[in-house]
Amino acid sequence: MKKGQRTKQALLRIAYSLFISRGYENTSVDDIIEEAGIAKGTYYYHFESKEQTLEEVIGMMIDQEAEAARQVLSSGAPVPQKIVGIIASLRPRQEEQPIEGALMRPENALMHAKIKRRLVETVVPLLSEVVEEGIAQGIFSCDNIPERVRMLLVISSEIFDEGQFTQRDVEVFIDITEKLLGAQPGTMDFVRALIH
Amino acid sequence: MKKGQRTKQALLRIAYSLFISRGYENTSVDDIIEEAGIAKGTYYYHFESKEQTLEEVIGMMIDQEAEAARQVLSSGAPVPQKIVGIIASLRPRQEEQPIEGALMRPENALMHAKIKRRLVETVVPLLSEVVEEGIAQGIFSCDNIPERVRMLLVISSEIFDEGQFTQRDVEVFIDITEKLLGAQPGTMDFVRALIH
Amino acid sequence: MKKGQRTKQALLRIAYSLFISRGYENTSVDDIIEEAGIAKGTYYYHFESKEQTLEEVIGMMIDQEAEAARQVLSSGAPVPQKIVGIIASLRPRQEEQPIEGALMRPENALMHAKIKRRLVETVVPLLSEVVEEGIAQGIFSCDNIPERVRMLLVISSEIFDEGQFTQRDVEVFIDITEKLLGAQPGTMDFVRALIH
Amino acid sequence: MKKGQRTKQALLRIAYSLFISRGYENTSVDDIIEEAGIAKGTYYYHFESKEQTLEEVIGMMIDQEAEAARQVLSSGAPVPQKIVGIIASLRPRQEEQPIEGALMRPENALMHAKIKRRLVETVVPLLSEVVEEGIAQGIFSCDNIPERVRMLLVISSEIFDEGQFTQRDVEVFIDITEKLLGAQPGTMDFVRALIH
DNA sequence: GATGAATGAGTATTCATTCAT
DNA sequence: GATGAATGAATACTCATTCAT
Repeated sequence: MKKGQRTKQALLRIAYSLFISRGYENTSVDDIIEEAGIAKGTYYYHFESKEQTLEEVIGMMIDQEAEAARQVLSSGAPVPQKIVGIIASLRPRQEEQPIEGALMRPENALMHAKIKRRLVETVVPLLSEVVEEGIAQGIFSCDNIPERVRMLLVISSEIFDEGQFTQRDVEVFIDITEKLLGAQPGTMDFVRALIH
Repeated sequence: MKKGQRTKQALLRIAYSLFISRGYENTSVDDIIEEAGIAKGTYYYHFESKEQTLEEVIGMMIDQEAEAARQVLSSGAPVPQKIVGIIASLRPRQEEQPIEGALMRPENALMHAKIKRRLVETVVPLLSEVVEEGIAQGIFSCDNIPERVRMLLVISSEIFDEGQFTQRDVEVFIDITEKLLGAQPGTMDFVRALIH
Repeated sequence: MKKGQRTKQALLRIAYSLFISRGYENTSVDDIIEEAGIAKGTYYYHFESKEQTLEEVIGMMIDQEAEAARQVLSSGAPVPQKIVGIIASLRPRQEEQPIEGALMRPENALMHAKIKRRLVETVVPLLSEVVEEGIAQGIFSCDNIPERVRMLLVISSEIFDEGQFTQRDVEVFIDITEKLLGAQPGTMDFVRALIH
Repeated sequence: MKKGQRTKQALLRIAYSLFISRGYENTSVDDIIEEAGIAKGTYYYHFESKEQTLEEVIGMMIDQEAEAARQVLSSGAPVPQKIVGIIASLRPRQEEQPIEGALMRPENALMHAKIKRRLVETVVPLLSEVVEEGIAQGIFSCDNIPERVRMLLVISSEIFDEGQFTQRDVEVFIDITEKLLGAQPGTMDFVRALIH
């Protein structure tokens, strides 16, 4: 990797971290360059605009999460575990996530909305593939797979993204997932064990 | 209603309409006062700050939608129809909604997130009440009612808010609603007729 | 005159003086507000943009010069004197002209070009009127009056604007003016006396 | 011509074309190097600064126009035709002039002013020579030749540079040229035929 | 109740220039 | 001869908010 590319990667990581912790709108270009220890001109040498920086940051996140999802996909895990594994992989990576649930704060609404949109686009095909696999194995039974998968993503996001969910939320998640995909009751029981 | 109150109501409506059409962040106080034909001072006579204006605008919307939901609640309609009626009532009112799906645009992410949060708080108890009514009538059968109702709202929002849904989306909505509430298959079939 | 108007007039005068002495492009808005002792916001309360400030400054100058020209026009002076008087009136006013010939410096090219264009538009009709008067009195004899008057203005500007003209320049000016307007030789001799 | 010189000539032509079409101030060094397909460093290898580039561009133009004027001068044409031929040669060369009258646009005021100044310096001696020739031949009769020639240039520029002149302008040009140089009426009549 | 002139910290972006490779 | 990453001072403009009248 060349020098310029390293600088840009570093910038992206710094921008990401600031956007998450302060919100995109509350992070100024000055904040980013100060944190990165570079000059204004260097920032604009690498990015067209602040908005384009956001797009690149989001692209980087999506790539990471899609990569993690693809690893789960190609693992030898049972289909239900793959489903849950992919959903679980869709959280910003640990070290870079300053505060749990930061993305859900109102000042991150814009970023969150953009990420969610692109995440759905990216992950629905992957998850659909796993569901097909489950149907082939006789574990699931349903039609309109992409639509159902999208609903599954939305529900998961609602329940787990903020990091504040109850045991009752988990019960509903298990029930709804089984019914959404046409699985036998109990298929998703293993989820309970994953959480505490 | 006194004159001052009328001015304030008008201001709220104008602010609402601008926030929706341009986004909260892209609407300046100058935009609002120009549209309203009042002076800067007058605006700050009525509102503490721009942010508080947003809160009041949202409060106004929530009140309207809750009122609409309550009317459905107290109507004599059958329980499944009430459920759908309440969900359908949760759309910004006609005249004031310049463009279908405007609230879903990225520049409205903040407003949308705030509205969604308060809407869930407000509507979950109402919908839960209807579900209880359905259970008492033997139409529904489920536990963890508020959690399920919240999922129902999230799903509905995802499917219908943008105004861009397919027949397959509707089928999934019907299926998931029946299963989420433990209703007999076919209970929600009437939804199909509502949408063309 | 109201307070706001006074502020704006003062701003215009300050902007004018800075534009002339440093050039439009080399005068920053910060320079203007510092010189005026007002806040950035106050500047933008009065002016849409820096460019519009320039337009207003030019408008103010043109108005002043046109007013001076009109006074000469309505004076009882003989027609040839009126012609020269109007041309002489088209110089920026003394107190406000920091340096003789400042407008001709390269950094003022933009401003100078804009002023010249508008000045020609404004003054050609006035001067044409005087020439018509001269024709009626049998002093001048020519056709295509506006075109000739425009040439007269261009020539005067070239000779006198920089403040660096020779006796030979004056001789050529006298000769060309007489011939351009179809006057008897000697009609413009009085010009020699005006200069030294 | 060596390679480096060729590169520099190409750069000058590109800079010229951009300066003319966008204005000097609105053309960035980035614009130039992008158009030329070279790196920043290469630009600064060839030019000291952007301003010096402008000076060289102007120098190149002046050289071209002076060369064209000199060719007319040494042609065997009759003196009045030489005069007009030289004036006509003072237009930016065809292929490089994107839009007729571009140099007259406000954003080109600086460049135009610089060119005009140097053009007058360069061309007045050449034209004066032709006028002397005309006097020797008894075609013209006047004193203060350089001053008169300068006026002739200014008038020509005013009338023809923008490319928007009327038949009346041409009549005034013919009349004034004859009188300025002390030529017999009709001497310049051939000009009419040159323009349509 | 209402006005509107004044505020000033904040913001993204531009751009000529440098220099190590 | 040529590159391109890095610089940083400069700049125009925004906008929520205040307050004397």
